[in-house]
Amino acid sequence: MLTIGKLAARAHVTPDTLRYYEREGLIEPPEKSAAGYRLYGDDDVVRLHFIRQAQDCGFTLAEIRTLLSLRSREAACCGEVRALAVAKNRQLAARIKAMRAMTRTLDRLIAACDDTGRPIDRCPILSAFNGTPR
Amino acid sequence: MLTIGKLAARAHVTPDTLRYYEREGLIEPPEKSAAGYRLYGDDDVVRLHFIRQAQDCGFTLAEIRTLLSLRSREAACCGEVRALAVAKNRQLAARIKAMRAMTRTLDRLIAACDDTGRPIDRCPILSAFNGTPR
DNA sequence: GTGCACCCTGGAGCGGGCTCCAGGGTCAAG
DNA sequence: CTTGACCCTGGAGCCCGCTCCAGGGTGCAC
Repeated sequence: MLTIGKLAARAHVTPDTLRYYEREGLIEPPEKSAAGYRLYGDDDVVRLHFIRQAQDCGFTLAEIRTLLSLRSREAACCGEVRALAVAKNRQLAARIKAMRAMTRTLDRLIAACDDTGRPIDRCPILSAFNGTPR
Repeated sequence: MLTIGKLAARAHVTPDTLRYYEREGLIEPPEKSAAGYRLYGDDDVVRLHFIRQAQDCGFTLAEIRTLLSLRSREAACCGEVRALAVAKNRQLAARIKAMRAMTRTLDRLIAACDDTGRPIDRCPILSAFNGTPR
């Protein structure tokens, strides 16, 4: 049996985060001691690890809640999980694409602005930002 | 002279956004009519275009405020702007790298989970999320 | 028996970029 | 002269994932 601080240390999060996850329905309210202390078991360590891994794949806490509910629903099938993963991957791809467009623009501007001593009113970067509205 | 609604339409934003920008110091409080209506000039259209372009390069409004202040400071030199662009580019690169790691992981999991009819307790994706804590 | 680290609850705050609301005033067309 | 579209201010709310706080109780070592 782990108190919240011990579990938090094991999961590399803070007790505040665990109480937050509980409020958000990501972890079950655990058994409590006579004094009202939360007492966790080893399966909670696993569950927190699951949450972390899913976060590392870009899932939001709301999405992770869905994944967790699928996991504990007998009738669920693997395809539902897969579909969520595919959707997330598409979302990530779109965001990466947008960010790559930004870096390409910046690369171009930085290259144009090689002479660092130029006065500000002739800075190619600032002129580009002012440039003609589409 | 443009009222806030006209300027907003021209800049493809809402009046609320313009008032927000004013509060945040991104645009100057404009001249006001007798009735207290904001009256903008053409330079405000340019300034808003600048803000939009900078946003499209990934700069936050706070950073854009800095860019704008550099732009209107005589003593500023082009190198300061360039440094901000380089820093932003590095930040973007780091974020892209993190997101690419996510998509690679998801690609792997999705590939492992080809049989969509599998019962949930043998889903390779969920097992991976449960998998051994590092 | 006292000090200190831990635990509890409830609620607020943050960053970022808006968005929306109430409760008013103003302007122009018909 | 009325209607409807616009404008004003101030402040609250939203999403997301925490983080921190006040004001209390508990557990254990010295």
